[in-house]
Amino acid sequence: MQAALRLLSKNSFDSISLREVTRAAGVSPTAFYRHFDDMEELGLELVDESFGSLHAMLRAARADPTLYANAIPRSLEIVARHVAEHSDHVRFIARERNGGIRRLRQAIRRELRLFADELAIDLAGFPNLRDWSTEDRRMMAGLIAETVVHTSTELLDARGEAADELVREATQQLRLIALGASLWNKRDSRSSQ
Amino acid sequence: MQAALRLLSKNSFDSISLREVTRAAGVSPTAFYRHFDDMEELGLELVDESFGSLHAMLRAARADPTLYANAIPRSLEIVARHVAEHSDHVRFIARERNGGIRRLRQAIRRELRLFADELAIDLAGFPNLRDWSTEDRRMMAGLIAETVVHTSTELLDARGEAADELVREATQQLRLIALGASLWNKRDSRSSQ
DNA sequence: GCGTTTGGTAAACAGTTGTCAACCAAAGTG
DNA sequence: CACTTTGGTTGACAACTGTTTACCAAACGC
Repeated sequence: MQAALRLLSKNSFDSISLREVTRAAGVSPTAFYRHFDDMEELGLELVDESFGSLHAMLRAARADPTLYANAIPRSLEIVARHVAEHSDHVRFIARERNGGIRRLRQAIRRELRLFADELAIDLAGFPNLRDWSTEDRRMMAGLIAETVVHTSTELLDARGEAADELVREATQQLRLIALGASLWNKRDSRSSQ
Repeated sequence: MQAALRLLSKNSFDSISLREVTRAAGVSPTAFYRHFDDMEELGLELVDESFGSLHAMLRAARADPTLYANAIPRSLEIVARHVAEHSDHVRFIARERNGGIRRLRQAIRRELRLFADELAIDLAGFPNLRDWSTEDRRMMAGLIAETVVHTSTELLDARGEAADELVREATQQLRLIALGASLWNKRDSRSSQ
C-alpha cells in the first residue's frame, strides 16, 4: 500500500498496473494476490487508510480547547498541517473522488458526506446555529466542507508563500460564510423562492 | 476527439490508450499521428473544446436580461442545463482537474481561474459589491465558482429528484454567501485577525 | 515436533500497448 | 495536367499487462 501511494503521487489509480505496484514494493507480481483479489480492493483499502488518518486528525482537533475561541484560522491551520503530513492520502482522495473507478468514487464520496455530517453536528455547538433546522446546518456544513476540501487539494501543489495565500483566502471565505450565517432567517429553509 | 470523450465517460484520461481511441473512432492506430503528436496533445485540445462550450454558455447567459433580477436560481438553472447538455465536457474537466497528467491539470486550473476572474468582474455589477476591493471580490468569486463547479460534478451522477435536491442545496449555499456579502466590512480585507 | 497456514517464488500464457517504416488514394494547388 | 499535401492503410517490433499453475520455506498452533 505504501508502494502504491508512492506511485499514485504521479499517476492516477486506474493508470497504474498491478505489476508496477509489486515492482515498487520489491516483490513478485504473484505475491500481490496473497493480499488483495484485485486492484480495486487495494484501492478501497487505501480509501479506508486515507480517511483513517483524516479522522485521527479530527479527533485530535476536537480535543483542542483553544479551537472554539478562534475556530476558523485554528481549523485551517490544523487542516494545512494535515495536508503537509499526509499529502499522499489527500492527493489520493482528491484524485479518485472524480476518478475513473466507480466504486472508489462512491466510497470516497460516502466518506466525505460523513465528514460533512460530523461537521454539521459540530456546528450545533455554536450558540447562533443551535436553533437552525438540521437541514440548514447540513447545507452550511456542506459548503464549509467543500471549501476546506478544495483548499486542501490546491495546497497539494503549492509551497511557501503560495500556500499561505491559499490559507488566507480560505479564511476570508469561511468568514464570509459565518457572516451570512449570522443573518440567516431560519424560516427561509423550505421556501424555494 | 468525440471517440475519446465517449471513452472518458467511463475511464480517466491516463488510463485510456491511443489504440482504444482509434478503435473507438473506427480508424487505424497510426492514423492518430496524422492529427496529434501525443495523447497529451489530444487531452489539451479537449480542454480547449470543453472550456469553449462553457464560455459559449456564459456568453448566452450574460445576454439574458432576466438574469440580474433573480441571479442565483436563474444562474443555477443555466448551469444545470449546461451540465445536462455537455456532460462529457463537464466530466472531463472535473476528472482531470485533479487527474494524473500534470499539464492537463495545469491547463484546466488556469481556465478555472480565468472563469473565477470573469465572475469577479461580473460581481462588480452589483451595487453593494461595487466598492469592494478587487481582491475581496476575487475571494468571493472563488467561493462561488467552487460551489458551482462542485455542484456541477455532483450533478453528473444524479438524475431526477436527486438532481433537483442538489440544485436546491446550492441555491441555499449561494444565498448564504450573498447574505454574508451584505455584512462584509470592506476594511477587513487585509487584517488577518 | 508435526501439520498447516502464510507469504513468498518462477515460468508461461495470450493480449495489449506505442511507435516505426513503407505504401497509397484522393483532394487541393500552381 | 502534374505534383504536393492530407489522411488514411498494413505489418511488424519489443515491451508490458493480468492471471494461472506449480513449487517452496518459514512461522504458527497444538
